[in-house]
Amino acid sequence: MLTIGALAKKTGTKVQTVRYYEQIGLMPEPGRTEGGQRRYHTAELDRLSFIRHSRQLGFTLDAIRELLKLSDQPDKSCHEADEIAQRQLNQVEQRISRLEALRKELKRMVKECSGGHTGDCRVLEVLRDHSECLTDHNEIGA
Amino acid sequence: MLTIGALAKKTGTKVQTVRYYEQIGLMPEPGRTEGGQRRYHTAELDRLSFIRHSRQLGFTLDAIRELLKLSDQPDKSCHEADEIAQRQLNQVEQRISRLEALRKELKRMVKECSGGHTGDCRVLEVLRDHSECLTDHNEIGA
DNA sequence: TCTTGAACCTCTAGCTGCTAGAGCATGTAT
DNA sequence: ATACATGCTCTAGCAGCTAGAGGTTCAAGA
Repeated sequence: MLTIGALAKKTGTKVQTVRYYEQIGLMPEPGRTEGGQRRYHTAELDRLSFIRHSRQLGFTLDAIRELLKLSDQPDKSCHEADEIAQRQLNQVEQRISRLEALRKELKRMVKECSGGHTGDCRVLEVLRDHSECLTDHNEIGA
Repeated sequence: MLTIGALAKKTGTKVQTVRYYEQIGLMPEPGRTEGGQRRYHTAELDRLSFIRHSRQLGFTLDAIRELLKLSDQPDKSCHEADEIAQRQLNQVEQRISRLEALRKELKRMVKECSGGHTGDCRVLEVLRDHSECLTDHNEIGA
């Protein structure tokens, strides 16, 4: 029987976050003591570990909800889980290439800066005029 | 004299976003018609372009605030602007390496999945047990 | 058994950076 | 004069938490 604090600690989660997961239905409502405090079993620890690990891998809470559901039906085809992971992989790859374009642009900006006055700072100049950019970077909406 | 709609269009911004920037003090309060509609000059167009371009490069609104301030003082040393850009570059690089660790892990997960039932799906298995991971990925807080 | 104090409880509000919608006013073209 | 696209303000919502106020419970030590 774990308190919420112990559960949080074991999974590297904040106590508030655990309650938040319960609130949005990602974690089940646990049993309570007579005084009204939450007490957790190992099953809930496993579930939270799953959630946290999935978050670390960048899955959204909605995706995690799906994955948890699938995980509870061991006889179902693995196809859906696979697809969710594949989708996540694609997104990660997209974000990487966007960030790489950014990196390139930022590197160039910083490198070209002469270290003089802001009046002729390359950094500010580039920001002022997109046409000076080489790549089609776009982090907004990434 | 541009309407807010024209300004938004020219900079690839949504009208609401322009008003939002004004609200948080990133854009100045523009002149108004007798009826109370905003009208913009070229200076404001330039400023919004600067903001948008900086956003595309991933700068936070706070960083942009700084950059704009510096940009208004052409005699000041370029050092600070440089530093902000360098910081942004570092962040981008950190994010890239985190995402690359993720990609690796996700790729492995997807590849190892046999396509059978969820009961022995590698994807779900890996999510259940972090110790199966090779890398120290962590997207949370990235 | 009593007392302390850390950990728990609920509830509300805030973070970033927008975005959407309701309900109404303005501006411009015909 | 009229239509209607665009403008206005205000409020609320998105993800995924996080922090704080103000109060209660639990477990360990005296």
